[in-house]
Amino acid sequence: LSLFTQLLANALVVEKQPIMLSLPQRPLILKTGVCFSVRVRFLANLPEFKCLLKVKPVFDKDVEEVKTVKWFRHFDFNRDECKVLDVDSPNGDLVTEFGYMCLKEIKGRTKGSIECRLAVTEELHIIKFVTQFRHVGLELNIEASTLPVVVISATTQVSSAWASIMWNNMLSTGDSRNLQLFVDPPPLTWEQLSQVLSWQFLCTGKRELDENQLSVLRDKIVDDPDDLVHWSKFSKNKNAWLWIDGILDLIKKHLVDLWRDGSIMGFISRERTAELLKEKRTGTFLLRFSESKTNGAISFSWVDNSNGAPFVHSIYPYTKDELEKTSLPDYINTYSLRGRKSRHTNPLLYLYPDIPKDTAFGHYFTNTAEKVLSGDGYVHRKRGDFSDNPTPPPSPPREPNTDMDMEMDEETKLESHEVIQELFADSSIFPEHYGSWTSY
Amino acid sequence: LSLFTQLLANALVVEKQPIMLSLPQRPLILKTGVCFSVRVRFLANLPEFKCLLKVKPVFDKDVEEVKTVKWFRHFDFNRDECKVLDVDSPNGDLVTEFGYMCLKEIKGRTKGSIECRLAVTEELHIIKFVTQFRHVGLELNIEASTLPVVVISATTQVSSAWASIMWNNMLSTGDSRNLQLFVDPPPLTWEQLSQVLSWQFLCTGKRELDENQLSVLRDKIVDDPDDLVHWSKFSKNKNAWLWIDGILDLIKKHLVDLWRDGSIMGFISRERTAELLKEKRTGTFLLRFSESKTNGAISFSWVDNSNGAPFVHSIYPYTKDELEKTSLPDYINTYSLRGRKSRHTNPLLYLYPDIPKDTAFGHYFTNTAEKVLSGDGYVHRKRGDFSDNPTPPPSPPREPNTDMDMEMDEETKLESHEVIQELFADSSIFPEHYGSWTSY
DNA sequence: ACAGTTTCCCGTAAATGC
DNA sequence: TGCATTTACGGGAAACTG
Repeated sequence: LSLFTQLLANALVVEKQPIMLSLPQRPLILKTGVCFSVRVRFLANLPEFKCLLKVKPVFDKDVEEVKTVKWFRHFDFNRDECKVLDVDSPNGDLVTEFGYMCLKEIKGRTKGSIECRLAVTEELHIIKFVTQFRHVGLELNIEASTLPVVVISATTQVSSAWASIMWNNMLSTGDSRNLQLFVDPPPLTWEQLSQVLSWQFLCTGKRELDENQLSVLRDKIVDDPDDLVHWSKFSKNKNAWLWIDGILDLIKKHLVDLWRDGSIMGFISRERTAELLKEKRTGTFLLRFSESKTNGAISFSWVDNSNGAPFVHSIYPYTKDELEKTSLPDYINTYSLRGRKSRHTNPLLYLYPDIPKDTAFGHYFTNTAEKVLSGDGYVHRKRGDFSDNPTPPPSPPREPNTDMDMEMDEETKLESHEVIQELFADSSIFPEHYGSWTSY
Repeated sequence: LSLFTQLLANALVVEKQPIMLSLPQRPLILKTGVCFSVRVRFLANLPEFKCLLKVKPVFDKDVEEVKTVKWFRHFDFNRDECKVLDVDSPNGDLVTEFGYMCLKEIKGRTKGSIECRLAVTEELHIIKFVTQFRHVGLELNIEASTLPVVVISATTQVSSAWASIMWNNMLSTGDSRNLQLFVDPPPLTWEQLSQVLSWQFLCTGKRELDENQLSVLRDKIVDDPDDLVHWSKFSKNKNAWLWIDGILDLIKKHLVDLWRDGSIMGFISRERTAELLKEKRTGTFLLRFSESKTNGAISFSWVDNSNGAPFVHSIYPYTKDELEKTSLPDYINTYSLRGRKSRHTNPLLYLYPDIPKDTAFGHYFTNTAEKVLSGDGYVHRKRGDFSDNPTPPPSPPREPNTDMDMEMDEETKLESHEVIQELFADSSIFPEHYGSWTSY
């Protein structure tokens, strides 16, 4: 009998499947007021109990930790109706689906002092599903529990919540579930963490992190001789994870193709960027993530040898909403430097180390083949960011053959009867000239 | 006594003041599930009744029309608590404020056939505030009513709802309130409507519509010999109001300054645009609203005489979200045509009739004075839309002095040792050439 | 005053109803 | 099926709250 009891107690299995939640790869984060759904299956094949087992969801049922740590928030379901296990056609299992589960906070938690309180994204909770099994005088309480979940109230908390989920997953061995994990969170080895980080990039961008990229991240995150990473270093504001997750989101929304292709070096310091590019010919460029913008931004850096010594420039980083309408390949394709007499030249020629731009990005360009006139008679426009030529003025004696500006100088004789206004390299530098031009 | 009753019955006055509603100029539209607030004041100065008069809000109380027209939706308040009139310090009036009123629909209306049913934004409702006045054996029911309101469930309905509010306001004379107005809506004269439309632009953009603009709108809206405008013509999908309101929203969000300055001709047909511009010198341009985009978009048109005959071009219109990050003046300032050898020229010189671009827009430009390097070492970028030169190839014998292309031809000898890639006028036209360039 | 957290609500997308 | 209307909820900002 005792064995049978044990069997049944483990027989109820919970599958979590948040249909309504738009974060399918992040199923362990629940937002108050937003629907999620849970499928519950009875593992023992007992079809004769069809519609006899009533399952009830309970939030944080019997959770010792939550009772002890008084400042944990309390939640309940908006509509908690019980459901009856029914036979699922393909396998004949007893199954039910809670399709519209929704959490609300029950206010009035005991307020702990701020120091001893965890962040809400560090609170781990569970949902249990309980049912009562009755048969020939036997009466058993059966229950199943979800994995730990983090409950948030706004989407801005998703990133922190996911950090908790990852940390918890890496530390939980077998079925030991410590909902107070973050009261005193154990550190991870860089070995463990780097694998998980790489896995995030594989899931989001279909490509793992390479040695060099991991090495850059390691330098940012590990400051411990034993190769350990501490939770506070990894998770707290302004620290590693928020920055990395911003980049993951940037990749997910705008750079999946380029990341998968391996066209994005991404994690590389400014200094190293300059070192690499200075060895290469003019027009070689690479893509790297901004380290200052914490919400995901990407920049391109290129080298220019035309003034004798190599000079490396980096474009002001592109953020998510700038990539919303124009893709990074198109920005690369149409970027230009404005020189004398409004001649525009694109300084980006070879993706590091030496891949012609068109080979690397050609089939992502959308700007090239468009017609000048759209069907409705409007002149079509292309977006092209430009900068005034940032190459510093050559103070050492110039080498005429490699100096682009010199060549241009030779043709800079303005035609006095030109009727279309020229765009000057920098109108604020030549106010008089500019003014006399427009005043006709 | 009868007179006294009458007096008291009119003594309760309702002021509507939707603090929580983000449409301060549109107070007569209520959205389900969104808070609004109402101040109720007792006009008779009877401070001795302080805290004795309990006011209760009732939705569509005693509304004969709503009872008759069975398919009107029913609503109720989410939390309808009564409030007690208290003395307001400055005037000593009896006042109360319902600060968190919120509507929800009561489902289960009688379904009318689609033909006889009004759109939800044509349903007019009222909210009444009732109180019982008791004094020396006298017992009076006093009530006050709001103006008709339209109840919507999504912000996409605001535009249509506002059309109803305007139409109703223009037709309601005195205190006759016909909640069934749109069952058979009377027409308006163009005289009436044009005043209201002009007023909308004054409220939104600080400038009324001028004669020419009104005349264009009139041609679009009035198709009746008697100068009458019919509701269906004005309000129904794809018709006048939705288009105009999209433009009002465009002005509110991005063009208040330019509209107030009178720099936007706006309402002018394509044909008339061409007529006006063809009389002017090359580089004259004007701003007009797109007639095809129904969500508010603006285009600039310019004239080019450089090929002999004047030719008028119009840029593909800019929509609200394109103006989000870059303002129209900046688009105008940096727009360019790409000619041979990647020389860019800005075809926009004079705002019609002859105002130099800088005079009209100069102090709205943000792009000009920016430094090349931003503080953090990044190269700053400017946004500049461009088009490949849309001027048609001159088939009649050219006049050399006015042909810009000819001038450029003279300098189009490519230097074989140039290291920076040229942007060609249209790479898809010269695929071979382009390819050999990039492959080095 | 302030930082962490929640609420509010627009605007879009999806679901629903007729 | 298509259209009108409502619901869902991400995202940004304001409001809340210790």
